[in-house]
Amino acid sequence: MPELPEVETIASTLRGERGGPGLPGRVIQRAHLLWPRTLAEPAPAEFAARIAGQPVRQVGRRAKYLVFQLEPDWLLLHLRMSGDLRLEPASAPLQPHDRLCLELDGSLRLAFNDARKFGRAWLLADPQAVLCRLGPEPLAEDFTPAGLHHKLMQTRRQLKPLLLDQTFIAGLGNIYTDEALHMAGLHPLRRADSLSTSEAETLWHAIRSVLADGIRRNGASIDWVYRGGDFQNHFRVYQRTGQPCPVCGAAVVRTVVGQRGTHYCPQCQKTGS
DNA sequence: CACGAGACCTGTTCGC
DNA sequence: TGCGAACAGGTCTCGT
Repeated sequence: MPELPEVETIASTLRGERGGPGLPGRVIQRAHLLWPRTLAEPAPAEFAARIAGQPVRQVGRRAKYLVFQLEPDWLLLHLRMSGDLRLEPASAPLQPHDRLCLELDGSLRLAFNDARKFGRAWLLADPQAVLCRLGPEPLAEDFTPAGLHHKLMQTRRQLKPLLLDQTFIAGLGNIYTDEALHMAGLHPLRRADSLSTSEAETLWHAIRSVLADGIRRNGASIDWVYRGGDFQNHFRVYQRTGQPCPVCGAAVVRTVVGQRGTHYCPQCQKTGS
């Protein structure tokens, strides 16, 4: 579910920057693993023994991963399609799809809820063991128009699947990819190596703009998954099949590209050239 | 290398 | 009303 802006929103909430209590400085007392497969690494017994007593030093984000710097280990969480986190009083009732709970001092609980069970947790001495495969962070300074253009020139792949590939660029998901391509006026099936320098720069700008907008609106809330965001009310094309394109008024089209629903404006996003 | 299909999962919505 | 199909924010693996 969450893409970069939703994960960023959750990370800042857990840092205590949005009103509630924060995690940094608290000590993990105990772990409850309710669905074993949620834990990618290490084995459940070692996880429980190792994480108990470790303090949370900082909460960050890399692409769609939540990164918890403990002492001495690191905890990584990936929410995948339906994951969500709650920081709540330890006395609050557990919810139907809670998969992993961490009890913290101050009578708090961090609950990892995940209806579809795709989410994963890792406890690692070195987070790079998992994060090292990720491509550039799109909002970081080292992600540049020239760098993007250079990478685009090295592949003949279609833009939509390419932007979803986390080794090419890390953090975009189905929503923000469709939104960025629409803002850039690029067709989802355009070949990467066919973009001009200025088209690559336009795409670079669209990616950053759409992600920054998502963060500014606290992410997107759709259906029963994830709450609190407002960005779903500002979609240009995503889940707006048949509705007018905000730029030209043509009806938004939905197709399937790489087995993912794909929304675009047939007028603003032409295949050719 | 690039692509498609299938797997992993449950819940909601849509069409008949 | 009921029931099956389609669909959902992600990623991995396998076969071609």
